[in-house]
Amino acid sequence: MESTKNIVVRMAPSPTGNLHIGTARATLFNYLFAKKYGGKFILRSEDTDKERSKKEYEDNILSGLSWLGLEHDEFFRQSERTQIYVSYVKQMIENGSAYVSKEEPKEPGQRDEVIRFRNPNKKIAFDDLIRGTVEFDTTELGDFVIARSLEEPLYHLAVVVDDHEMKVTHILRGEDHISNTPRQILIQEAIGAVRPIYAHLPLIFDAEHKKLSKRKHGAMVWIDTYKEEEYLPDALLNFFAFMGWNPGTEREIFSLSELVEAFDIERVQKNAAVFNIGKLKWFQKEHIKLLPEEEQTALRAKEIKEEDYIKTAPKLDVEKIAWKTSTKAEAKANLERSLDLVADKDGLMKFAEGAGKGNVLWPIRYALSGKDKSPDPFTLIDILGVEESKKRIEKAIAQLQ
RNA sequence: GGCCCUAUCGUCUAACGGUUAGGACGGGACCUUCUCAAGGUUCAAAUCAGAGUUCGAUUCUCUGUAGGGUCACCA
Repeated sequence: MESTKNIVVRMAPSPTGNLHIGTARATLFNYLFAKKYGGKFILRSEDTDKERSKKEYEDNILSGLSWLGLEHDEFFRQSERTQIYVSYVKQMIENGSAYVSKEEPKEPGQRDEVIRFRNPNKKIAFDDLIRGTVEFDTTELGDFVIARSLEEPLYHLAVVVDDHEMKVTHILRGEDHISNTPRQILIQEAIGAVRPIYAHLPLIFDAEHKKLSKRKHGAMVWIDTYKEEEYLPDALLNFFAFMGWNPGTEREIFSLSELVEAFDIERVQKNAAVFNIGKLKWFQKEHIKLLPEEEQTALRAKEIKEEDYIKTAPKLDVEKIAWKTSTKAEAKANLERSLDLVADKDGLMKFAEGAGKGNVLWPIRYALSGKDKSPDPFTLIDILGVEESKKRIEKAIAQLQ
């Protein structure tokens, strides 16, 4: 990066839904960019749509971002800035770059008078940090509406005014905004704003290569889902970063601060990335390994506790109690011998090593879980407790009579 | 459909004119192991197509093709 001073970026979510993974990822890139180059990261709630914006959504977005560790330096709410937009619109009408237009309402709620931008119908070219030069002919945009009334600014106007007022230097946003850029540049020129530097981030696709949407994908698009499933914020962030960016080395596991250190906007990808839950799970696994051992086992235990066979004693199939190389009688004898060793892991292990691990461990494990596949008996005893474990083993012994 | 963006293994990606096209996830095999998982070793797997430019193209140019985004008094 050429200049590393006075960088200001912003993330501008609209509180019309809970925190979406696309929003979270775009926020991450803004955060990384700001922190990497010593800039400022602004969060701005774009709640000009009074019908659809809700406080609960704004709260959800704020708390989700905070949970992820993506703290902002400043916060603004567009609904509290109406007078600023009014003054700009007035000025635009006065200097002729906008005008009040009589309309034929086509839908209920539409105004019969709106404020339109007077399109100079010119060609616009801008340099995108990720995509290079992008050119548009704005003629096809027509005289688009910038406000429903003086006090009801619309998206394009509000964004441009705010970015200008807040001295935003770089706009990193989703590629789906690329077609909004020419309109916004037109407005910038009309109000005499400095053009920020754009960087349009690649989108996240689903397995069918379509943009992730709330409608189609349900729970998987909400950050809350991952929070509830106990994903680590750093795992999620690491995963998001690697959809569209890489450090250029073969290292893949990064904490947020390490990401900041390694980040380079020039290494951001042009093409969209497919959301791959398997890869997320791997990042999660790797980030868990970074945790202290107690936390790891606690996490593992919590997961195992969710299993049905932990909650209620399982029904056992007598035929499955004995290990394949031993008889029922041997299994019974080994279980009886193990009963006293439940509280003594080392002793139990020693006994198992002597009598044949499979012959001892399998019956215990099966008695405890009732499953062909489960965590090892020692872990199970830890979770179940000595009392419950003994009960289950006794039950298995009884069945072997 | 108009406009715009994109194009390396199934997926995430490395390569910034010269490599046996590398890594990771996932998959296969094997080892380890009381089962599962984990771990270890290992195998398969890609430059969209066609023209140029060049001694040499994954890389640069053009065309085609494919995919995607966007076309509100939403953001």
